[in-house]
Amino acid sequence: MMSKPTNLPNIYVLPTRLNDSQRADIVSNIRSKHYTVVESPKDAIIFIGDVLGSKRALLELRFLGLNTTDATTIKAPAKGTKILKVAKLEWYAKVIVEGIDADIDDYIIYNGIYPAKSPFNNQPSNTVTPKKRSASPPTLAEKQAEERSRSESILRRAMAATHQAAPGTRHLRHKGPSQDSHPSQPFKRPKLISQQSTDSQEEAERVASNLPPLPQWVIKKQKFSCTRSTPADPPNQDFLDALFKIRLNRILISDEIGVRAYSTSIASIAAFPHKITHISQIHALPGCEGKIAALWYEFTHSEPPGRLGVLEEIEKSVYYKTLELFYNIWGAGAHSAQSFYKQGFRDLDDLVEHHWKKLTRVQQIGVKFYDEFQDKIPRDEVISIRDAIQNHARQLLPGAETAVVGGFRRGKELSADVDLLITHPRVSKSRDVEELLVPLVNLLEKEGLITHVLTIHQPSRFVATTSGDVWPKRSHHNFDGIPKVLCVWQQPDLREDEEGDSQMESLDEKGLAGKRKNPNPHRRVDILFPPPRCAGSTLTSWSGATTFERDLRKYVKEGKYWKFSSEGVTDRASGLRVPVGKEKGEFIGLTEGDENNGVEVDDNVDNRARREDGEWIGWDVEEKKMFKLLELEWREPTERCTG
DNA sequence: AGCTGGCAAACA
DNA sequence: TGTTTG
DNA sequence: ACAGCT
Repeated sequence: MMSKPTNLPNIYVLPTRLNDSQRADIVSNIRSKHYTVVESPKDAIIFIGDVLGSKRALLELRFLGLNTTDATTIKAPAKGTKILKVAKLEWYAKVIVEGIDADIDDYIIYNGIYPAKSPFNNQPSNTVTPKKRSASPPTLAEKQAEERSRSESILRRAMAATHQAAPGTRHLRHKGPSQDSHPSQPFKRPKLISQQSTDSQEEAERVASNLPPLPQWVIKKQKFSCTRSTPADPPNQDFLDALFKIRLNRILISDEIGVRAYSTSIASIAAFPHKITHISQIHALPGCEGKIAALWYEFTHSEPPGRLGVLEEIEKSVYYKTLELFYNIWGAGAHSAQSFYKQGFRDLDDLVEHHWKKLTRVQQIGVKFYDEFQDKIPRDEVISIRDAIQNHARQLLPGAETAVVGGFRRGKELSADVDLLITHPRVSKSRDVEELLVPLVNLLEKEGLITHVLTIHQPSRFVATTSGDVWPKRSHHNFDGIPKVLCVWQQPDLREDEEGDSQMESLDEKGLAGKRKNPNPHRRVDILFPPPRCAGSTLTSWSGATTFERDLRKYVKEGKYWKFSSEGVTDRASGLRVPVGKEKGEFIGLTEGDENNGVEVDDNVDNRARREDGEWIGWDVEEKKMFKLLELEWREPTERCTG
């Protein structure tokens, strides 16, 4: 029994990976079974195509000017909303070619809906109705977003068809000499900056000859940001700031591929040691191609310079502003931000009033301390927090050492949070370090320094050790992460008691007399507990900016077929741990020379060699061992600012 | 032209 | 399981 | 929808 053809809505066959005649065959075959196949994507509900996954499907629709979002990302798709479905070509093979009766729903890989018109218009009355807002912004913002992506896709096709020569998007705005694109032609990526004409080529050479020499990593197109120096204050900071904003926008709309692409470009430009004055310099950089070149051209040739059309769109959009607001809640990502927006919420008050019980525990904390978490932490406060934690840690584990990592270690004046490592120089203290986590958290909570525990990561404990081995053998399967706690911190209230009297009177709400409100801001603090053998790997893995760390892992994978992580290095082929120097020795933090000379680490912390800021020099020693093992030139943390 | 993109743990 | 975090 | 690799 065949399914009834009339059951299916209009079908459009996606041209993806099909040539014209293949596609025409498919269309006529489907029609021969009395299904309706339309030639305009706008008229279709079902799309059939050789498409791999939902992400790809979304983009294929976008190329056709259908700007949908994944319906499965929405909590309660309103009844009656138009849902575009993309089905695998396999459905065609089964049902049309083989004549097997199969439900098309089993072949759907993507359900797309248009971004909510206005959440207030199509919400049924049983859902919460947040307080009324000005009616215009959402629809307007949506329209802008949709219109932009539509015009972009038209623009792309126009460029592909006409081989536009002029650099920069402004010149590309008008369509080429009326050669309209062929609808069924597979999409071809346009050359944004194309070959120059003869006279401008001479011009280019003239300018190029006056440019500073390109650094080696550029000439060799070295793609790994961990093999080059990336300072915190790059010469092209202004252009980078623009790219950061575009990347944030890509994060907010969950365009993960775009995010990565911009991250590599950013890392490349951030490492370039000269002010970019010519577009050829962009093209020379690994990870930078036509798109970035076009942006740079627009950025430098705009009036006044430094403007980008895309950014001005983004910055005036209520939609993106709102997503950004929600995204900045600790514990909420892009997905949650979009979800909040779709439900009609527009600010934190909306969430508090209408969505509080639906927020996760950590999101509630994130909302509660929203403003305080946005505030940056000055270096002296970071050091003060470090000292407090270190002192408490040493009460429980004498001889413990700490190191501040993250942005602080890269030299930033202001930090978003505090990332702190705690270990012990004695390898025999491995267990004690890992088991310090819970007691230390308890102690700091008791002291009122940790006000909230966000999450506590306690990797699967030691398998009951039969041997007297210092650390247990773990296969790379249960080779778990470093124990850590992510928490909220508040510096103690050091005010004198007399000042308290006036405060007391205003604080009669809960009858908590005697407890003055601590005026110090709440801070995000992460404490990690690497066992001594992981000191170098954890330090390395928590000191670089994100792209530096990503490239480091890739570099190690490609160069050594090893796996690098904060827990150490493993050989991907054998699954065995690659030892860092003499890890079975009694002490870490000693140079080879020290060990040869029989030097030991003094149990008295006051006798240990320290850097100016009070950190034990053993940390750096361990990190250098790690770089050496990975055959990487060691770089100052301040040169790992890949953004 | 098509495929791939860093990674693992915790929570809901 | 998907989402978020470092 | 961006770039590198095969």
